[in-house]
Amino acid sequence: MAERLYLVDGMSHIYRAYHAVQGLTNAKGLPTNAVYGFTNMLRKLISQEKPDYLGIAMDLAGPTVRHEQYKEYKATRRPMPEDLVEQLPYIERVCQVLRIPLLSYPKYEADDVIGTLTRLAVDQGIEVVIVTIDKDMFQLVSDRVVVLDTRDGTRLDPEGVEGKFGVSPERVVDVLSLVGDSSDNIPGAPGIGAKGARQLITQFGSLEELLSRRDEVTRKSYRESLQQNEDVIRQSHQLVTIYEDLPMELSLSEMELSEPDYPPARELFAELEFMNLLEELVPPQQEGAADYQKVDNGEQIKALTRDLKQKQAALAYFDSSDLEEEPHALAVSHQAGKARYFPTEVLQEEEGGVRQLIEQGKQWVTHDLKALCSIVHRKQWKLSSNIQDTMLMAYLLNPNQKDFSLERLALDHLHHKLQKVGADESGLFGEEAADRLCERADVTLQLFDVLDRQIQEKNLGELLETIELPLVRVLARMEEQGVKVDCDLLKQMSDHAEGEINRLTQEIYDIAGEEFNINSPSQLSVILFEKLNLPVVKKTRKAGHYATGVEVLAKLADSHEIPQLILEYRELAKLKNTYLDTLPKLVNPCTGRIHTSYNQMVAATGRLSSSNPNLQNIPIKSELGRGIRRAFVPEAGYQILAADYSQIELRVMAHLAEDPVLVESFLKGEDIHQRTASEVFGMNAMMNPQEFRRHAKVINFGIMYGLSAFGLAQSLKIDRSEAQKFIDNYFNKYQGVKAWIARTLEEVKELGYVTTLYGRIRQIPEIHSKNHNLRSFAERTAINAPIQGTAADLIKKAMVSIDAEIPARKMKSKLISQVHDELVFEAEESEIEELKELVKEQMEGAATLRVPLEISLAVGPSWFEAK
DNA sequence: GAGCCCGCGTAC
DNA sequence: GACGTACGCGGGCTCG
Repeated sequence: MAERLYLVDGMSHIYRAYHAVQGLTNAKGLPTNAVYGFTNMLRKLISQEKPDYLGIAMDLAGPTVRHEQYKEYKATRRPMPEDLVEQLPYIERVCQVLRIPLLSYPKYEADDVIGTLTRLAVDQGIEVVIVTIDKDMFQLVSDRVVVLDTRDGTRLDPEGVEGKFGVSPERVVDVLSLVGDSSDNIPGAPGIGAKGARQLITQFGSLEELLSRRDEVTRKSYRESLQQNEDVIRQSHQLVTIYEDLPMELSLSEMELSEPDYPPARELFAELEFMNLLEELVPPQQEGAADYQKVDNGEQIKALTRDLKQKQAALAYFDSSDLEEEPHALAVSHQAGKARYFPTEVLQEEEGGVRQLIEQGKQWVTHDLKALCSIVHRKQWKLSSNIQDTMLMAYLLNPNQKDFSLERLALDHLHHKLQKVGADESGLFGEEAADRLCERADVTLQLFDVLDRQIQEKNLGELLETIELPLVRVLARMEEQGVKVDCDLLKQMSDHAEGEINRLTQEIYDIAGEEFNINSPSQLSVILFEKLNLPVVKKTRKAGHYATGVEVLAKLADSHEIPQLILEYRELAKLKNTYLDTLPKLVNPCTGRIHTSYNQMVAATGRLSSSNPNLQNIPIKSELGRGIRRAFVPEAGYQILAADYSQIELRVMAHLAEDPVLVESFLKGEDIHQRTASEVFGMNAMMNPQEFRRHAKVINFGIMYGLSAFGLAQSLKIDRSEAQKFIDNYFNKYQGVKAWIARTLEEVKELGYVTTLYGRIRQIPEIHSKNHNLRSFAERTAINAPIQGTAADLIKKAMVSIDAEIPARKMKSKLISQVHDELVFEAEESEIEELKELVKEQMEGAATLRVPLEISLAVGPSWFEAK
C-alpha cells in the first residue's frame, strides 16, 4: 500500500475546537478549550488513521496575495476572539511536543500550502488525505487525494465530490467562482446560487465555455448576471483557486509520524491540566526488554528462596474475589525489569516451597498489604514483620489522593502504563497473564524505590514503620474476626418500624390530600411549599427547589402538622433502610458475623473509615436509633467492652496550642464545657448553667472546625452579632488557641501543608486559591486536620500496642471495632479486668501530652450497654 | 439498567 | 458561602 500523508487545515479545526469545547480553563485561569479540543482531535486522528506522514497547515498573520488582488478579501471577517488568540501559542507548543510540523508560507494561505504539498506528494507517489471541513478543498481531490471530514468521518474521492458537490473536482473552482463565498467576502455572480451554478457548469462543461457562450443561457437573470459581471467572476475564480506551485519543498522526514517528545509533552499537558491526555502520554513498552520467566519446579523455587533471603523483593498476585479461595498465581521481582511467575499448578504442587519462599524472604514489598494479609492468614502462613506496602506509602505522601491503584501510581511516579489484569477470565492463566503479573511485581519494586526516597525526605518513615504498617495487620485481623449480630432482633425492630412507617404514610397522605413519594425531597417540597403554601425557609442549590431538611421541617412544625409526621417518617425510614434491613444482608453465612472493611487510605486526615457496612455511624443520639446497638453482641462466654477517649480532640488541641487555660482545665479534671462557659459567658453562665454549657460545647467543637459567627448563630439560634461576641470572647480567654490558629495558617501558607503530632502530612493546595470560598475552606481544613489527624495517630498507636499485647498475654479477647475515638472489644469474661487495665494503660499511655489522656470504659451484654 | 449527582441523615 | 472527616440511602437524571 502506498504511504499516506495527512494534511490538516489547522485554523478551521482550531475554531471548531474553540466552539465545541466550552468554558475550560486551567487553575491559573488560562482558557484551554481550543487547545484541548484541538489536541484531542489530533489524538483521535493519529490513533484512528495512523498516518505515515502528518502536517498541519496554518495561515500566517497579515495580508496575503489575495488581499493585494482584491482589497475586500475576507473584509467581513470578525477579528479572532481574545481568549482564542491567547491559546495559539499553546497550540503551537502542543504541535511542537507532539513533533507535528506546522506548515505555512508567507503571504499565502494554509489552503495554498496544502495544495502545493499535495501536488508534491502525489508526484512522489504518495497518497494524500486532506483533513478539513472546507468545501473549497474539494478542488484538490483526485484519484490519489481524498478529503476527510472528521466530524462525521466522511472521506470524499472524486466520485464522492461529484455526489456531494454536483460537479467533478476539476469544476469545483468554476462553481465556486459563480456562487462566491460570503465568509471570505468573495462576490461571485450575483443572483446565481449553488444550484444554478452547478447546473450551468454541468450544462456548459466549464466556466470558460459558459462565459464565451453566455448569451445562450436561457434564464434571463442568469444570462444578465453573467453578461454584467464577467470581471467579478474572473476575479472570484482567481481568489478561490488554490495555488499548487508555491516554491516549497516537501520535507517528508519532518512530517514522518513519530513518538511525542515525552518529557516536555508531559510537562505541557500537566500545565494545561489535560489529565486524561496525560494518562496516555507514556512511552510505549519496550518489547523484550524485561526478563519475565515462569518458575515450574521445586529446584527453581529453592534457588529463588536462597536468593531472596538476602534481597528485597516485590510480590504480586492474582486475587480471587471469593473469600475462601487461594491466590491463582503469584509473581516476584527482586530487580527492576526482572520477575518470576508462579502459575496455579506450581502454587498447588509446590505449596511447601512457595510457603518457605514467602516466609523466608528478607524483605517483601507489596501493593495493598491488607489484601495480602487476608490471603496469607487464611493459609495460615506467617508473614515476616518486615513488609512494605507501596499503597500505604503513596497515601502517606498524599492523603488527598483518591486513587491508589498500582496503575495510577505507576503512571504518576514511573510514567509507566500498566496492562490491566483480571477482566478477561480466559486470559488469566495464559502467557499474557504471566507477563502482566510479572509486570506488576516489577513495577511494585520500582515504585517502592521512588516512594521510599520521598518517604525519607518527608520524614514519614517513623509514622509508616511504627503506626501505619503494623496497623495493617491489626485491621486485617479485625475484619476477619468480624462482629456478631443478632439478626432476629434486627428483624423484630424492622417489622415494628415497618408498621409505624405504614401508619405515618397513611396519615401523611390523608392530611396532604394525595399520595406522593415521601422519600423524594422534590415531590415533598411541592406538597409543602406549593400545595400547602408553607413558608419557604431555605432553597436548595437548584433553582426552583426548596430544602426539606430537619431544620426546615422543625421550623415548620409549629404551623402545620405534616412536617412533624415527615420527621418521624424520615427517622424510621432511615433506620430501617440503612441499618435494620441492611445489616443482616451483610452477615457472612459461614461466620454468622459482619466483616466490615476498614479503609486505611480514604480519610485525608489519617482517620480510618469503614464500609460494607459502615460500622462507624451506627446511631446513638436518638433513643430509637441507639436501640440498634443491642443487636451488636458477643459470643457466648464473652462481653462487649467499649473504651472511649474522653474529649480527645479538645485535649489534642490543648496540647498543640499549649493554651494555658485549656491545659490547666484538663489537668484539674474539670468539666471542660463548663469551664468554657464560665470563661466565655462570665457571670451570665450562672443564670442557666445547662443552657450556657450547651452553648460552650458548640463553641468548643466549632472552634476546631473553623466555625464562623454565621454558623454559630445558626446552630445556637442566636443573633449573628452575639455569636461574634462569643467567638471574640473565646479567643480573648483562650489566647493560646488563637495564637496557634494564626501560627498554623501562617505555616500552611508558607509550606502548603499541615502536619500532625507524628508528622503525618496533609497538603492544602487551595490555601493559595484566588477564590475566596475555596481559600476559606482550605483554612478551616488546615485548622482541623492537625487536630483530627493527631487524634487518629493516637488511637492507631493504641490499637497497634493493644493488638500486640493481647496474644503476648495469651488472652482470647479480640479487638473488633474502632469508631474514631472508641475501641470495641469482644472480651472473654474471665479476662475482663485484665483487659480493662490493659486497654486503659495503652490508650491513655499512647502518648504523654501536656494534658492527660483519659478514657471511659464500659462492659455489657451488647454494644448498647457498653457505653 | 448502570453510573452519577443531589439531598438528606447517621457517626465522631 | 458560612463547621471538619467519613458512608450510604433513595430519587432522579444521563447515557447507551
